[in-house]
Order: sequence, then structure tokens, then C-alpha cells
Amino acid sequence: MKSEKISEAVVRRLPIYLRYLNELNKREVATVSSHELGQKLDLNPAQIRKDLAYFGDFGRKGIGYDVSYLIEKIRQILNLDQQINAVLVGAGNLGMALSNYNFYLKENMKIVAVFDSKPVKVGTHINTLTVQPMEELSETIQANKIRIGIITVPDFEAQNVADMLISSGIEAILNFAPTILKAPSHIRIHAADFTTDLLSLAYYLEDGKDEIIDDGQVK
Amino acid sequence: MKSEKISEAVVRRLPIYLRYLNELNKREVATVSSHELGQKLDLNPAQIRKDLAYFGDFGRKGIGYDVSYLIEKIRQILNLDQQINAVLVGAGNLGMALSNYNFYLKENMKIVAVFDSKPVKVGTHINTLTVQPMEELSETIQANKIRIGIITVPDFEAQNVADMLISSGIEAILNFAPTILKAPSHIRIHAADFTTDLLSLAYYLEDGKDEIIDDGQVK
DNA sequence: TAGATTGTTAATCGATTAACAATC
DNA sequence: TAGATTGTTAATCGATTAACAATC
Repeated sequence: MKSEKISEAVVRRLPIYLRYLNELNKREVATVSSHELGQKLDLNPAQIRKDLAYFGDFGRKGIGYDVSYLIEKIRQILNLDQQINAVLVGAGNLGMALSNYNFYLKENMKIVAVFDSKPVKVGTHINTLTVQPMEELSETIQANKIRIGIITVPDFEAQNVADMLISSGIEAILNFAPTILKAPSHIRIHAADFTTDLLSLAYYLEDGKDEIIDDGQVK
Repeated sequence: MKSEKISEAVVRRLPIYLRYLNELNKREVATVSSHELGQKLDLNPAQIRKDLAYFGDFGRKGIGYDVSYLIEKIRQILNLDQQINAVLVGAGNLGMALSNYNFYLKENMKIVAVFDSKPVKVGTHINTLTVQPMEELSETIQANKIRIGIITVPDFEAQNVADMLISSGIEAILNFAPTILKAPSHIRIHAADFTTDLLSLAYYLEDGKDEIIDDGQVK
């Protein structure tokens, strides 16, 4: 498998499948069909079957998918059958919120270190972690096999932090800063800037411009 | 304009254009070409021209786009030529982080109220806002013409909060909870769940499974 | 004028969905 | 067996990119 190139859209749906499968598993549901998954997740059943079939024949005709087995397989596909360590840079409000979220993640992904360039932040505690100074970034990343970087610094610092992460050997970055990062093509970067999300929502609001009719009455 | 249906992908790029145009404007750059925009934003120039052309002829052949004029036009398209009020539900770490971000948003979008169901949160302050109890949600939304809801409650409460927001007249929702919300089709919902983003990143990590060669040597 | 750059059409590429044989 | 559901091919749909005439 993985011989065909898998599109990003497919990969992004895998964690969504995984999340609902975990829920089914907790409820001790043994089997699920693409139809049921589709209903719950607002996706087309054919799309779900096709997504999964890229990676193997996980289902059984006439039956559906075994929940536990599919969870195992998707974890393998996502490399979550091993623990993946992440580092967070920027111990502001958002950084602290994400660090705390750590313990909500049921999967094998963990923020194992937090950094900040501001001396007043260094040494403060976020749960079990102590905020470290930027000088220790590279060493910590290498010593702890940290592979993912999460950027929650202000926009003007983001590229600089990204460069440091990359030169320290990080493989992928989740960027919360509202800026487009430049990086070599082998580094995977996902933009997670919610200001973009929020502003684009405004497009879908009813205009209001049309609602006032010539005579001043509201329709 | 707006006669053709505009795809979500196009709309999502508009705030990204806007952000960079604002930066150019601050630097007093008067004019920009699709080529330069494309370079900065990692987008194809033809795509940028096409995106903008859906809404009007904003550029000038041989010259490019007038920065101030294009800012004005994109704001109009996104309904950001008027103030858009938003409400945030869930005053946990993430909610507080977002509320504080408020003042980073240069555009006409403002979180004007924060709610939480936990009595211990109610009455606490986040910047200039006081956390209110859920009982006041509907009234506050209507009294303040709040049109967008931001959900930062735990997953098991999210659907319930969405229902309340919708029945209070909200038009669009930004959902940070890791769950698929069900809503009538005229309500616009964007998922902003970063756990999905983070887990999907793991797919792109080098497997490591291949890196240990038969003789035990690492390649 | 010559060079630059738009707006737009046509070509390409990719993703989603429908349909159905295989089979549990 | 009859009903259900997969895996997969073909059809459809939509989005991106290339190319270029128009024109500043």
C-alpha cells in the first residue's frame, strides 16, 4: 500500500474516523458500516470506503468494519502506534491552553517540552512541564526525540522559531501564528490560524445590506 | 457579482489576502501584483487573479492591484465593513486565550460576551469582559446583535451549546470542540479542532520502521 | 512604444460520488 | 438463501493552472 500518493484531504479525515471509532469502542460497539460512519461524520459512505481502501482491505463485505481492528490500523497509518513527542514554543495564553489540552489527547501524541523567549516566562510551570529558555531548544529536541513543533508565538517571531525548530531536526510544524511560514519541502507545515477561520465565517452572514428597503422599512 | 457560487476554498483565501495587504498598507506600499502576492502566500498567481475576479475587476492591467482599494473591497466581500459581534462559550484555557486574542484582530470582528456553565467561572473577568451564566445567553445575543458563536466547551457539551446558540439566532459557529456538530443547513459551521490537525501531522513523519536495516545498522 | 500584468478561457488535474459485482 | 455491505471502476463534479488577448 501507500504506493499511490495519498491526498492531504484523505489524511485529514483519518483522525476524524479514529475519534469516532474510539467512541464506539468505549461503548463496546464491535462493528460499524461506512454508512453509519458517514451519517455520524457528515461524509459520503463511498468516500469513507475509498479512503480506507487506499491503505488495505480492512472491512468485510456484508458485515462492515471491525471497530478495534480499524482503530489499530488507522493508528499504524498515522504512526500513532509509537509515541510521538512534540514541543511547544510560546507559553502565552494559547500555548498554555494547548499544553493543558495534552491530557485530553487519548492518542500517542504528547507535548513533552515548552519554550519561551521571555525571561519572565522561563521557569514557570504548566502542569508537569517547566518553561525552558530558547537556548535549550535544540538540545532538548534532540535528546527527547521530539519530532513535531507547535508554534504559538506572535506572528513576527514565527518564522524565526520555525527556522530554529527545523535546524534542530523537527519534521513537522503546527503553526498557530497568522503568517505563512517558509520551509524546505520535506518539512510538513499545517496552518492552524483561527483568525483566518473566524474572518472567513463573516462572508456567510446575511448581508443586511439588502434588508433595508427604499422606504426605510425592514423587510 | 456573487451570481456564480463561490467555493469555500476561495472564501478561505480572502482573509489571507487581507492580512498580507494590511501589512503592505502599513509599509505604505501602494500597489501589488498577483505574482508578488503569490510568492509571499505560496499560491499560484492565476488562482489569486481568478479568486478576486469572482467579485469584480479590482486590478489594472499592466499595473496590478491598488493595495488600499483591494483591502476595502475584500472587507466589503467579507462583511467586515461593519462591526461583527461574536460570543464565546466556554471560559476554559482555550476560551481565555481566544478572548485575549481579541485585541490582535485588526478587523471589525469582536468577541463582546463570554459565557460559561460553571458557577465558579461566572463573574470572573477576562480583560474587559465578565463571564456570564448560560441563562443570559439568548438575551445577550439578541440585545447585542451577536451573529457568530465560538464554542470552546468540552466535546460532550458542544452540541448542546450549539443548539442554544442557534435557537438564539446566531448565524455561524466556529467550533473548537472535537466533535461534528449537527445544525440546520442555513447555519454555517467551521471546525477548528486542532487535535485533528495535530494527529494528521504524524502521518507525514518518516516511518522509522524502514530505517533499521537487517544487519541492525541504521542507514 | 515595450514591458508588465490583468481578466478570462481552455486545459489539466484531482477529488467526490454513483453504481455494482463480489461476497459475507 | 436473502440482505447487507465492501472494494473498486467509471462518471461526475469542482478546483487549479496555463495560456493569451486586452490594455495600462
